[in-house]
Amino acid sequence: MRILVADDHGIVRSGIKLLLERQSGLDVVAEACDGVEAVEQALSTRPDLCILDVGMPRMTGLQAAREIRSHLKDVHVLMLSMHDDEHYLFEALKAGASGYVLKRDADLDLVGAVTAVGRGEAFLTNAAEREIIRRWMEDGDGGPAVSLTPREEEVVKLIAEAYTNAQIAQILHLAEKTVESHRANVLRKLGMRDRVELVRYAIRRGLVEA
Amino acid sequence: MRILVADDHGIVRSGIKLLLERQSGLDVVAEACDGVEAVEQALSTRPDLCILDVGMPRMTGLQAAREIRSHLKDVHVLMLSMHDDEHYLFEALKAGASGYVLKRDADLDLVGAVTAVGRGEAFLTNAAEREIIRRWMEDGDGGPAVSLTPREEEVVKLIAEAYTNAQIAQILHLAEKTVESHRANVLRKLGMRDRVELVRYAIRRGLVEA
DNA sequence: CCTCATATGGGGTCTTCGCCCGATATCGAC
DNA sequence: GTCGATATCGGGCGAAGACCCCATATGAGG
Repeated sequence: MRILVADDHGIVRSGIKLLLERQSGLDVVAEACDGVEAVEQALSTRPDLCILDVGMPRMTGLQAAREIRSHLKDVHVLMLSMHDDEHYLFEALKAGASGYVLKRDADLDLVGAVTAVGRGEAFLTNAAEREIIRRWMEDGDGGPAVSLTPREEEVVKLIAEAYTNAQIAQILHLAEKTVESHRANVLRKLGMRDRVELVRYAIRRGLVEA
Repeated sequence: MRILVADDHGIVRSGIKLLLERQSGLDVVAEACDGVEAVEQALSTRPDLCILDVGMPRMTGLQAAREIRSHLKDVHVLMLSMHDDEHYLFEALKAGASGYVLKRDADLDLVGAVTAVGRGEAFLTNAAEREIIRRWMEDGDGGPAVSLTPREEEVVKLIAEAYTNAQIAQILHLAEKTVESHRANVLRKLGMRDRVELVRYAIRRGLVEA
């Protein structure tokens, strides 16, 4: 199988390359250190499989996947992610990826994922994610990212700005209980446990700055 | 040379390992996927060199470097960073690292860095950084803002990772009361009021990621 | 010696969180 | 039009966690 590897970290490219080339039948025929290069390389070398990092400069792996798949229908894409975040999982599948592997687990999963995707199967990092996928497919609404209501976002933002529930209630002219309700709903939606996790979520989402 | 590799991404560990072991005389004798494990492994296996990622869960590479260097004076530390950020460079050197390599360049630089550090030389990713270093050494003004003790930093990091005081106490083998003390001291030093503010501080300082 | 980092307590209050419950209002689907 | 889902709003209660002010003790280092 002829493979393209794209990641902005040289060490990761080398690691993947060495890992794959220990298997016979797997050949890394092109490397790229960002999405733009990945697309160029893919069009010129016509690999069977593209392994793309989600987070690359200039053009992300997601954008690159869309671009590549739109030109080369028979190319498989395996997405690599640093994040445990399933957000990118959905994005990756929408972008046409057949597989999704976390870098954390990549040393164990990668060869399996590559051969699975090579056989035309889908590969996801673990069973839990398959489950998420299944539910997502059933819904079909295409809402991968849990969406918060405007009110909920307001509350999250204020929480991340270190206001107490009481202060938030004052600011938004609500009962403290209502604020607690919104917070509880958000925690449930996002599968989080406390305000600390919410802060990091809010920063990630750009609701507040660090 | 006996080497310890610590990084939370399996693929990076594998890459480094494969890369180094192509050279004769370089042996990866231990791996760790976070700072706590790195310290434990370092103390038990006594490697000649520790290659530490700056951004790891539970305990960062910086904290681990301090910890390791305080116990094992003759161990060299080579710091790996994802960020182009020179902020961590200074922190790394203060923590006792002899070398600093960006993951982006790691496939090219790593072996050179390892042998350089093994010879007792310092290795920095590029000349520009040497220059920065020189100026930094000249300035020597030391602490610009409030500085936290190593212990306090550990606690802050864990708080920002959404651990409860009780969990932090377990992880660091302390009484919950002690954790509370450290947290309270940090809050006083920084003029903050609760953990939510600490999270943003920790993210700003690069102790954790959002 | 005195300071500072570290570690540990006792006492207490306040906030947060989980889980139960209810009420409107809107909106899209049947 | 009716039904169900969802958003918004409100409440009580209890447990757990976070936070505050106090004090103590050891050990390293200037």
